[in-house]
Formats: sequence, structure tokens, C-alpha cells
Amino acid sequence: MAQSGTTEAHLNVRWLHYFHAALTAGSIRAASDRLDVEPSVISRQIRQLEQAVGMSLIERHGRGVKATEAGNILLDFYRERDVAEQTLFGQLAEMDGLQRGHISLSISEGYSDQLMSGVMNDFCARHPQLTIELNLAAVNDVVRQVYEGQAHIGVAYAPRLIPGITSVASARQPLCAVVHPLHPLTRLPQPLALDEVLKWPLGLASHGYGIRQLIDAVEVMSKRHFRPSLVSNSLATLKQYVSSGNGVTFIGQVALLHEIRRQQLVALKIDHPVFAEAETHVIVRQHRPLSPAAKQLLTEITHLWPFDGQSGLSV
Amino acid sequence: MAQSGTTEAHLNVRWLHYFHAALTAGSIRAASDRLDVEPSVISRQIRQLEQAVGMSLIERHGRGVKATEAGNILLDFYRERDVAEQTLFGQLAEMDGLQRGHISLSISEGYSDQLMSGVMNDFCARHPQLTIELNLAAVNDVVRQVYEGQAHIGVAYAPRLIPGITSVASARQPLCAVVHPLHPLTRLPQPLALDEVLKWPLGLASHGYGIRQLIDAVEVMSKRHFRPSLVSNSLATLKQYVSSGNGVTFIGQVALLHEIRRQQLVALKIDHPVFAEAETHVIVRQHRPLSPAAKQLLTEITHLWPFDGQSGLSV
DNA sequence: TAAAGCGTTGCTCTAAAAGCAACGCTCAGG
DNA sequence: CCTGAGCGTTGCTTTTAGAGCAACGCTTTA
Repeated sequence: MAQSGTTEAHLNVRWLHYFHAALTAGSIRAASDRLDVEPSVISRQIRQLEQAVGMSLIERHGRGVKATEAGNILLDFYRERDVAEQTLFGQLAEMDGLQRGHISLSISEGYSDQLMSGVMNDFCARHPQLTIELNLAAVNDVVRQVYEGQAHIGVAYAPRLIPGITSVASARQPLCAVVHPLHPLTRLPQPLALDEVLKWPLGLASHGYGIRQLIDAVEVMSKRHFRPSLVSNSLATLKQYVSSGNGVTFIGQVALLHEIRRQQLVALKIDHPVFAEAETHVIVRQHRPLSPAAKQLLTEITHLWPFDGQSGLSV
Repeated sequence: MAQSGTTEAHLNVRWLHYFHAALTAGSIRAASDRLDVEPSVISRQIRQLEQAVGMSLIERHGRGVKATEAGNILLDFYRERDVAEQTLFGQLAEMDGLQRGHISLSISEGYSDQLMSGVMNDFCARHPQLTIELNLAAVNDVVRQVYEGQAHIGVAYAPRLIPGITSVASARQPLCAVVHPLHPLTRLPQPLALDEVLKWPLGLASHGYGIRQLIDAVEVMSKRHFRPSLVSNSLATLKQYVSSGNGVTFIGQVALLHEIRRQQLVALKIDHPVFAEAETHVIVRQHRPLSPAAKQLLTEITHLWPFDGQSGLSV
């Protein structure tokens, strides 16, 4: 009587669907009319279901069908499964509608202000249900976190683009010489010659930072030796350094919009291709599908940010 | 972005199965080896699942696949569904193993003792998880309850078999004249002539009882008129009636094994075909699949009960 | 740089589902 | 008692979906 076969085989959707339809409709033929499917199909599928579970599930009367004891159990199971499935679809729809989801951003230090004021504030306000993780990190760490999947989106200044990382947008943001507004350099015509800049005390970012990598490159290319009097992994420290003396440091203009607007600092262009062509990149992991929320945020970033070119935006 | 189609379509089992296998195995090809299915099949089924939910579910890397955010949600859903399904199978197996279930019996009065001592005691002891409902009723009610599905199994004495009712077993249990052990009738040779019995005060079962229907039939056939001095719907009352006087009543021998063994009453055979050929029937509703527990109990009843013939036991 | 491994795609083949017509049966009504 | 409508079921065919096979493009590793 008891089917000896392993119950490993999962329950087919059609079986349960027809089974449920037949019992709710009261008869196989009624279900047939409702579903616009031949009665024979329903009959057979129910039979398959029966021999799959190894028990009789419906009582076949001359007038319709009724559920057996086992049939009722399975019917309850079907209903529970159905609501669970609808709940699932609801969750996915919520996610699709950006009412739910998680986005992890990793951005270079100094650009957080810009991001928060430009895009993130609006986005967070419009989608309060979204969980947004904003991680400040050195450029190399931004790239690494995106590469390893810890961050969905990365914003990095002058990142070293490696295979597996796709830049969906970029904006040219020259690395400038940053000094106090009353600094003698401000009286020279721009772009400044590199030698002029190097006459003054120098503050540099630590190794591993995108800025520092650019500077190192320029150091090699120009066959000069930079002798920094201050090295820091904090942009704020560097800003503080130049704002309280006659020192100079290299920071992207975008990273100190606040100070420039308040006339606490000035950014002076430098006559060197590497400095001039520095770019901020919005990067993602190649071939990694973004969640709907992340996609939306990504497009907003690339649209509101003053990017000139968008290379391969594949959303 | 968002799939506009209705999410009415239910999720196919194969889709989820392959999807889960690929993610747990780490790669489609690994899952392919584990399931012994071509990788292309898995890839395609997952793609079908993806366009069914309208979202990307896995990240395709050069080295295997990973779940997206939506994929993880669906993965959790699959796991929950899986345990729910196993729970279901467990319930059904328990029911199949008679560890769970419900049986409703309807039996004629007077045969409960026999049943309880013969079969039910053992059965209940062996399957304590089973819910067994034992309903005493008049024969016609037994038949009706079985017919209407209120009782799974019926045990009826001389039931009027109607279409829709199947007798799975029957035992010949002649209707006897029941008297006190010292009654004058006991000194006559058996089978007694009907006229001899009718000379004594008569106690009869109420109308609607199987016994009474038999008696009525005999009354018509023998062209005699029975004048009962006591009519009761309680066998116990009838027994009491004959045990305390010189009255006589008609009861099946099997209904008073206790009293016979204790020599409180004696059952005397009567020379009439209707009385002689009375039968107890075990009946079920035609075309009604019994639960495993009910099936088991039914077979035990038909085996342990002293039935001579079993007509169409279709379990 | 070459080889191994991955997911994917076009094609063919097989197995499952669906449609169709007919049968046997139960059950309500004349 | 009998008839007819309605039901579930069964053999058959047609259609669809799943599965196998070989090859391609790609990423990752030695």
C-alpha cells in the first residue's frame, strides 16, 4: 500500500495546481472549464500526484470529487505554499520598487561631502526603507572592495583600473596645488610650473592613496624628487597644514569645494599632464548584476555628478 | 527593468532545484556533475527562472556563480519551501504508518463489547496517536452515517444494503430467542418452532433497529402477529426484561456472549430462515478511499472477526 | 602566454504534457 | 424502472518543454 519509492522527488507545480483547482471547483470538469484545460489532463496529473505521494488524495464520486484525509493535508500545504510564494513575489517587487534593498558604497576620502550633498541626501530621503552603507576608504581599498564584492559601487579618485573593474562614468578633476588664499603662489599665472610649486614646503598624502600614486608618477616622470615635510593619510590634516602656513599640497579641487567657497583655501592648476588629466571614476565589478536599488543610485550618481563621459554604462 | 507580466505563473520545481543546486555547488558545472545533468540544461532553467521573476538572480563569474540579493531571497524561500515539503511528507508518512490519523466507526448497539474486546483494544493500544471515534447507533443510522461519510467503517447487524454501500465482510449470526437459563423453552429441542416462542411474553427492539426489521419480516412471512409486551431501543433493557422473568426476546447470540458465559441468559435457535440467515456486515462507502489507518483497522476487523465470507474487500 | 575551467548557445532528440474522442459509471428525474 | 445528463477515465494523436551534444567566448590560473 505504502509506496516504497523515496520521497526525494519534489512536488510538481502542475500537479498541485490542478489538484487544488479540481477540489475548489468541486469537480474535474468544472476545473477544466475554469482553467480551459482538458479534463483528461487534470485527471492524469492528479493521478501522477497521487502516485508521487503514494496515497489516494481525492474521492472520485459520480458527482465531482472530494478530498481524502491525506488530500486535505496536502491542500493545506498548497495554500501555505501559495501565500509563501506571494510573499516572496511581494518581497521581490518591493526590492524592484526600491522600497527594500541594500547598497554598499565605497568612496574615496574627500568626496563624501560632495556625494552626500549632491545625490545621497536626496536618494536616502526618497527611499527611507533602503539600507545604505557608505564606506570611506583609500582609493586602492575602494577598488579592492568593489572587486571583492564588498561594495556595490565605488567612487575613486584616479584609481588604478584593473581587469574585472568597470568604470561606468568618469569626470576629469585635475589635481591642484592647494594653498592659503594669501599664499605667494596665488599671484603667479596658472597653470603653475611644477618647479614653482616645489619651492614651497610640501604636504603629501600617504602611499596607497590615489593622490599619492599620481604624485609618485609625476615625481618619476619629471625626474624630480619631492621632499614632503608632512605625510598624512588624512586630507583634513593636509588641508589644515596648508591653511595655517605657507605650505602646499596636492588635492583635487572637488575635494575642497567647501574651503574654496569660504575662501579658506585656493586650488591652483599645475602644468603637468598627469595632474591635469586626473579623473574620478565611478566603478563597479564587471559582470556583477546590481540590485534595482543600486542600479537606480548608480544612474543618479552618473547623472547628477558633473561627469563628461560615461563609458560602458550597462544597467 | 521591472517585468510587467503578471506574477500569476507559479514557480516551477525544476527551476528552483537547479538554481539551488548551482548556488550550493558553487558553479553550474559542479551542479551538473552532482545531478548528472548537462550544464546547458541548468543554465537555461535558471535563465527561465530569472525571467519568470523578472530579476537577475545569479552573478555569472568566470569561476562559478554567486547569488544576487534577489537570488538570496529566493534561496531562503526555496529552503523554507523544502522543509515545508519534508514536513508534509512526514505528516503523510505518519498517517501512512498509522501513527496519525482519524477513524470514525459506527457500530450497532450490542456489538461494541465484542469489537472492543476483540479488535479495538489491541488496535488502540498499538496506535495510541490515532484518533478513533466509536459511535453507537441503530442499524439504519450506521448505514446512513457510512453512506454520508460521517463514518469510515460501519458494523451493522442485518443492515438493509443500499446502493453506495459495500459490504466488505459478513458473518452469519442467527437471531436467537433469548431467555433465562431456567426458562421452560430451554427444555425444548432446537431449533425451536416459532409458535413455541410466541407463546411467551415478548420483548422487541424498537422500529428502525436491524433486529426489529428482521422480526417484522418474519412477522409478515409467517403470517403471524407479534404482540410484544415490551418495546425498547435498548438491548440492555431487553436483556434485563428476559433475565428477570419468563419473557423472551430476539437478540443475536454474539450480542450477549457475556451473559451466556456467565449463564445469566441462554440463546435458543429458531426454526426460521430469516432468523437463521441473519448476518452482521462490515460496511464502507462505495468508492471512498479509506485512510491508511482505516484500511488497517478494517483488515484487522475482517480477519479477527469470525467472518466466513469476505465479499469484495478492495483495500 | 597557454591551458583549463566556466557559462552560454545552436542544434537535435526524447519525454512529458495537452488535446480529442469515446467509454463506463453514478446519479437525478420522468 | 428506466433514461439521460454529467462525471471521471482511458487510448490515441499532436504539441511543447526538457535534456543531451558539441562548440564558442570568456575569465582565471600555471
